[in-house]
Amino acid sequence: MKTLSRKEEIIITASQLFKEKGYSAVTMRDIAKAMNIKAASLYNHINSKQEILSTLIMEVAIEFTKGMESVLSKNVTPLQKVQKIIELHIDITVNYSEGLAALNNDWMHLENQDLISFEKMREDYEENFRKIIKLGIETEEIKARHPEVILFSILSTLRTLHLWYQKRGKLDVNVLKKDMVAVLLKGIVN
Amino acid sequence: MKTLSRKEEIIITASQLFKEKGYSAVTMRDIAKAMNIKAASLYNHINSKQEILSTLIMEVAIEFTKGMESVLSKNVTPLQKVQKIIELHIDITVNYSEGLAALNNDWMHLENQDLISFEKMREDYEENFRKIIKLGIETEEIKARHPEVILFSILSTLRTLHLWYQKRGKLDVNVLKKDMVAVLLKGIVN
DNA sequence: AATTCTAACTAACAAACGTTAGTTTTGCTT
DNA sequence: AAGCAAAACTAACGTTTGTTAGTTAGAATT
Repeated sequence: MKTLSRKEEIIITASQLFKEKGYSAVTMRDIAKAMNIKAASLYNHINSKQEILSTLIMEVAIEFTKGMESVLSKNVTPLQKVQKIIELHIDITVNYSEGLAALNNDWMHLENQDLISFEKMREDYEENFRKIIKLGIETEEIKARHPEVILFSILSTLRTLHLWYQKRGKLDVNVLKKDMVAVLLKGIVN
Repeated sequence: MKTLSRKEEIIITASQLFKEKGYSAVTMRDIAKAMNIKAASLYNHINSKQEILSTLIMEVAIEFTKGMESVLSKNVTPLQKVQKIIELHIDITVNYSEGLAALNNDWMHLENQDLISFEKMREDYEENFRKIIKLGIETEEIKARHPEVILFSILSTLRTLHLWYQKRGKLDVNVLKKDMVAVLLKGIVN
C-alpha cells in the first residue's frame, strides 16, 4: 500500500467533490473544508485549481490513449477489438471513477494546451473506434448499420458507466464485463 | 409561428450557454452579453438565475413523466413498451435539446422543493422502466440478463443522445428511431 | 397630446471567488 | 534538546458573482 502524498490527497478529495457538483461549483474553500484545513493551505501543495483539474483529466485521457493503442496492436478480429475496448472502459471506470467523471463532465474547463491536447486525444480515440466498426461491417462480423449510431450507442453507455457502478453496490468486475459485452453486442431481444 | 416573450428568449439563450459550459460556469453577465443587453436588465423579466434552471429542467422532467404514463397505459407487450420509451426519448431530444442537457448535467443545482420533486420523478421513471424490463424477461420476450444492466445500458445511450444529435448533422428523426431501436434491442452482432 | 407599458440603462451592494504573502505550529531527525 | 522541513495558520488582495434600486428612452394606447 503506497502512502499518498499530501498533493495526491488533495486531488482525490477534489475529484470526489467535482464528481458531485462539477468543477465550477466546487470552491477551493470546499476542498479545504473537506480536508479540515484552510483554503490557503492547499497552495503549499498545488499551484492552482486548474492544475487539479488538468492532472485528473489528463491522467485518464492518457490511460485511454494507451489502452486504444494496445487494442489496435492486437492480432484479432474487429469484433474482438470492440470487446477489448468495452473491457478497457470498464477497467478504467473501476480504477479511475472520479477522474473519469471529471473527464466526461468538465473537460471544457481545461485551458490552453491541455484543452487542445485533450480534444485531439478524444478525436483520435473515436476515429480509431469508428474504423474498427467499419472494418467489422466489411468483414460482416458486425451488422450493416450506420457506424455512427453503433459507435455512439456503445460509447455513451461506457462513458456513463461510472454513474451506475458506484450506485449499484459495486458489482464484480468480471461479471460486469461479461454482461456488458453481451448486452452491447448481442442486444436484449430473444 | 408563436412569437416568443422576452422571458422565453432569455431562457433559450441561457439554455444554450448552460449546455456549453454548465450552469455554474455561466454568469448572468454571460447571458446578458449573448443578448446584447446588461445583466441587470434580465431582472425585468426573470426573478433569479435559479428560476431559469428550474423552468428549463422541470419542463422536460414533466414531459418525461407524461410520456411514461402514456406508455404505461398502452395495451401492448413489454418489448413494445421499451420501443415506445426509446421513441419518447428521441422525440424529447429533438424538441428539448438544451433543456435535456440541463436536466442531465445540472439537476443537482436545483434547490429546495424543485430538487426533491425532480429526484422523485426520476426515481419513479426508472422504476417504471425497470418493471417493464422485468416483465419482458418473465414473458421471455427479453433475454434473461441482469435487468439493471439492461436498464442502464439503454438509458445512458438515450440520455446522451442530445450530444450526438446536433453534432452529426441532425439526422432524420424517423431514420434515427429505426436505427436506435434496432441497435439497442437487437445488438450489433451478425 | 398625455399616459401607460415595455424594456433597456447606470450605479452600486455585499458576498464569495482564487490566490498571495508572511508567520506559526507540528513532528521527525539528529 | 536543537534544528529543520513540512504543513498548517491569519490576513488580506483584487475580481467576479448574483442581485437591487432608481432612472430613462421609445412605442403603444387612450
